[in-house]
Amino acid sequence: MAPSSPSRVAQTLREEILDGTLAPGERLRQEDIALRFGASRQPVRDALRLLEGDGLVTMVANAGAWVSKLSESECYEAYQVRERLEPLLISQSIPHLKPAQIARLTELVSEIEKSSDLEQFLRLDREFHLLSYAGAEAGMLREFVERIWNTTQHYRRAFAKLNGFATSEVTHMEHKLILDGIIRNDSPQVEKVLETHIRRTRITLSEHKEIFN
Amino acid sequence: MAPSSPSRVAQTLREEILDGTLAPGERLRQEDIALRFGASRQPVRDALRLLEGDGLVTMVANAGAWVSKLSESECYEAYQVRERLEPLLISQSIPHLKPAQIARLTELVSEIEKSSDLEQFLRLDREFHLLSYAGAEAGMLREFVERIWNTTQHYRRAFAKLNGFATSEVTHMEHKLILDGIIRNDSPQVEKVLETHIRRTRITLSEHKEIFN
DNA sequence: AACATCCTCTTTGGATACATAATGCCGTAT
DNA sequence: ATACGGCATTATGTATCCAAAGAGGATGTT
Repeated sequence: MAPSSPSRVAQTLREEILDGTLAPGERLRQEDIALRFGASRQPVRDALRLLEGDGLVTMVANAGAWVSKLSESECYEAYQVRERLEPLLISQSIPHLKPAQIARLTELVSEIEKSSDLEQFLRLDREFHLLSYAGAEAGMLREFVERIWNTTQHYRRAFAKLNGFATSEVTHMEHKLILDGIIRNDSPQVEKVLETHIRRTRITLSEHKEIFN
Repeated sequence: MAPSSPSRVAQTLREEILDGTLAPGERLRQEDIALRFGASRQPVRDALRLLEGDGLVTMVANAGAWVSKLSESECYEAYQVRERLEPLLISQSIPHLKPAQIARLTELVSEIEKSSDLEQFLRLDREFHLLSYAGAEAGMLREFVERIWNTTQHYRRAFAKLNGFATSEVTHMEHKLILDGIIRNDSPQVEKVLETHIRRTRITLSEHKEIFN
């Protein structure tokens, strides 16, 4: 049988949290997970600690582990941080993006525009932004940004659902401007548009506090 | 005997990493630590995972754990991130700082100026900056900033040592300007000065690559 | 009938013991 | 003399067992 290592368990759980199978606030019992993976509780504990480090799981001593929950103000803060970090990250990425990656980004912009179902949109939008950062060397900055994307994923989904999946035309415009700036190697433009892109989302999000009930 | 819980072990190790007792690159053997704390290896593993989440320890499967090491470019990046995050954090803190905290900040500015030994300077400077953020609610932003301070602590020490502990007059000026802005509730000024303060340090640091050998 | 208390059961925390993977050393062969 | 390979040692990974803390339910009392 598979020698299920902690990182393997963690990776599977991470994916389930991101795709919504496991909702924020949901309890994670060590024994259940251990049984599921055919392992003992020790590797599971390790996996949970790993996810705790990612901010995806909250552990309380002598109580248990839950999928992390964000309050409205925490989510707002997450977007404020994105606003400051992602322009920096993309400016470090742009000079090192390979032609194949830029081609894929171009594809993604039109795929996003044509996307019909919600999960597809979320997946493509995530791929677009994270791929646009792929040129930056892996470091603390990348780690922080990915962590924010992960911990806020559920709320992006909730927001999109609430909107009846009416993605605004402005969003697509901004994606095109970002792509345009990348192609022309115009970091300052991209930084500005990306900052606006995130700020607009933050403000829109803050008008839908009902997500956090 | 002390019911040494993982967070207790982690806290002690954290302090030892920060005060330089444990140097970057140093190996952390589970058995040794377990013996030292009179515990078994499981709580130690948990503690190491916690510190890994803090970025202070690097673990490799089937190999071991080491005190995290920063390359020159990673350290540079850390300061770029600080430059963007700390002004935001302090602006959220200023409106909620209590008079007693401001009084302590005032004390610290002059204590820093008068500080004679290196460890004292490091401690006071750290207290000044982190206390200036104490008004902000604990969240992701605070966590990120504290993490950066922790992972770069060793390199601040190395840098100060190299300089023969000649703290520049400019540093003290900047601290005074920050304090002045806090007292006058002038967030924009503080943000600007703090950004400059950090950028100046980043540039100075990048002129001493020998620290990273 | 309602509330408080105690008991039980569930779940997590920790320790010991065993399996497994990596490293370093030594011996041999080229 | 050097390089390669196998063996022994060491440290980490996992499983099982036991202890302790917390939650929920039942019972007794007011």
